[in-house]
Amino acid sequence: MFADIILPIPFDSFTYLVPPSMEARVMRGCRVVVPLGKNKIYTGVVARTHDNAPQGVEMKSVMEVLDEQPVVNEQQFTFWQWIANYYLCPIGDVMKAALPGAMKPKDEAALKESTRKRRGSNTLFQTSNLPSQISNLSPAQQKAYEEIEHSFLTKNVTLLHGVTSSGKTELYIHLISKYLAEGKQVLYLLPEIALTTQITERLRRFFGEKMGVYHSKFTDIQRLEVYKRQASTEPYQLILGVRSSIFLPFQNLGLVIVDEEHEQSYKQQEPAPRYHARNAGIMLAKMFGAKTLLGTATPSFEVYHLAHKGQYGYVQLTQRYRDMQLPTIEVVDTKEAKRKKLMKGVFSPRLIEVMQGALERKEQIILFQNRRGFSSFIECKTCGWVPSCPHCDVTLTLHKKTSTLICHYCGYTTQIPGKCPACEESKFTDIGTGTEKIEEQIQQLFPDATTLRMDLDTAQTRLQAERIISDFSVHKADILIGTQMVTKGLDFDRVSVVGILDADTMLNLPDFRSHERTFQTLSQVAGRAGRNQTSGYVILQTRSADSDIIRQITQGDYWQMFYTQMLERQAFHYPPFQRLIYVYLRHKDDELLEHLADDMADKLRKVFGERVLGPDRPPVARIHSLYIRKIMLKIEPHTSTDKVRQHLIAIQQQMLAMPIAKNLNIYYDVDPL
DNA sequence: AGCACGCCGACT
DNA sequence: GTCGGCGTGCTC
Repeated sequence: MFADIILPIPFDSFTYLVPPSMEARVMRGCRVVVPLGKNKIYTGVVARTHDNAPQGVEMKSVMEVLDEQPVVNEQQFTFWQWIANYYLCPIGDVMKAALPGAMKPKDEAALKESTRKRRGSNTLFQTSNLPSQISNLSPAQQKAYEEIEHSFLTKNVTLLHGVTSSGKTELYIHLISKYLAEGKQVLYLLPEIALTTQITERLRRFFGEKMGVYHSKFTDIQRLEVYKRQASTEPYQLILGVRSSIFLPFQNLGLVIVDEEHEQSYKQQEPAPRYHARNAGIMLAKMFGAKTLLGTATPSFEVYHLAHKGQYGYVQLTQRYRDMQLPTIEVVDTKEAKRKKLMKGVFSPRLIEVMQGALERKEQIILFQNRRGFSSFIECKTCGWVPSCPHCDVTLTLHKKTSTLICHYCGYTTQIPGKCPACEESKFTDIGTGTEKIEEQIQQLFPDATTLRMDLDTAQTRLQAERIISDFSVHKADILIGTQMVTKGLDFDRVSVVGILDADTMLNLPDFRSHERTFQTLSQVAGRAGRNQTSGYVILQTRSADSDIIRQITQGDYWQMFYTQMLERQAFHYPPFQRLIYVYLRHKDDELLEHLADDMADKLRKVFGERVLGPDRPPVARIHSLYIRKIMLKIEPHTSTDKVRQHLIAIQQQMLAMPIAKNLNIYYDVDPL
């Protein structure tokens, strides 16, 4: 007997000989220990047993069977295969993402002794004394709830489009209760950053020990606990988890909730499988005949488009909780202010005035700067030399705290040089509107105000970030300066003013989604102002004050923004009108790579014709000493994914069969962000 | 992805 | 004269 084994390495499967003594125990879905290569040992999962000896390879034997019962069920296998096919990666990559690291036997020995430790997170929780009879929904919420139920009668997926603070979570809680009462399981997906203790505790109050939490920052052991529990006869009925929790075993899934559906972090970027947890979650639900609810205040175009076409259900929630006012957004034209030389650093006179007022009233302020404005670097004062990474085509980022320069792609770290290698002078200047600089300016403008900043230096770990958030929420500082980090579903009662320092850097990114994203981000940021009784005020600084997109943002006019952008998307054949697949080629020799990429693009054009664009050098054209080329493929949405995959794989094999392409690395990003 | 095998510099 | 750098090639 032979067994095809999936191993946690980027290949499909390997065939091993099953010793007669193990034949009864080597079952699909069980883990086995197998040798690989000269002297490596891996834990794999049995995908199939059969009696067709593969030709041309010398087989090795299964060493040990670890499970009496399968730990990967049929539904999971189907799901794994779907991910591998759709996202164009080997199934070994899927296994690596799907099974907690602790599924390896080495770690299993350590398992046993940590039984005490794990009780911290999931097993032990104080069933708090707070009331758990569910509060009533407001009339608006009740209406939306009924519409969702109604929509689920005919649609598998429904979009809940609810403005910030409209009480989506309340609604989810009611819906979850209903499914749990029917004996169904619920998967509640949240973006990494939004899965805070705030939301966990809130749900814990209602669902107590029926709920398991699955976070990527848990240890392998903790995640293994949840995994095992889900595979057991008494699984959690509700899982509150991040992206990777779609890989947990479910038995009778009835509902998948994807909160903040539009969040980019649902898409795994690196490493493979580059899956989208929202879309994969919809597929997972489909496999169970379950329903999916997508919640957001600012839908992604992909989802809104389908809802608009009627493929997804659509439910709106326009009323804010307790009739809170939406914050007023005031646009400040910095081009004008700059021309009149009225800007004090990044602050316009109007922003200063509004901040002053808030500080006098003892209210808090959030200043938002998008990520790009944050990364700072150094430059030689004399010749303009800028230190860059020796392995990647990027500028090194300055970390002042440690006086180091760090590459954000490969982690290369070096000290600030004593003298410039180009001109031997030793004076450097810091470039970039770093948060520190903003902080300095605040100290000059408002000497009595206290500040907190959230950036690469101050929030390197999750713990540090949470600390800043909690400090700010108890008013240990008047002003919080930060990136997107500060915007995610955090409720600060006393924030009355939000300052968006520069909307333009976001809008001008060379990316067809920049308007959609800016709208989403700035709406989120604006929503931080005036969460409680205080009314909110948002100052939006921009140099393009009279542009359509700025008007759409200030008026919160999602539909107009969507409509305008969709015309462009259609004209230029971008999603959601076309599906994108990026084909990446990597090689250490730039010249050879150029040649190979041209060759592959030609081969692709023979099949896909004008749908092939490139190859192009991506913005960061070298990472880890490997040069990169990107070929873009634009596919009509209704093309058979299977056909496309078969062509791509065939061409890839042709490429890799060429002797000169020995060290060529090819991989894909399907539905890239 | 790992991890061994293989051909060129600074150490006893 | 060796130990070891990481370049490249393979894994049923």
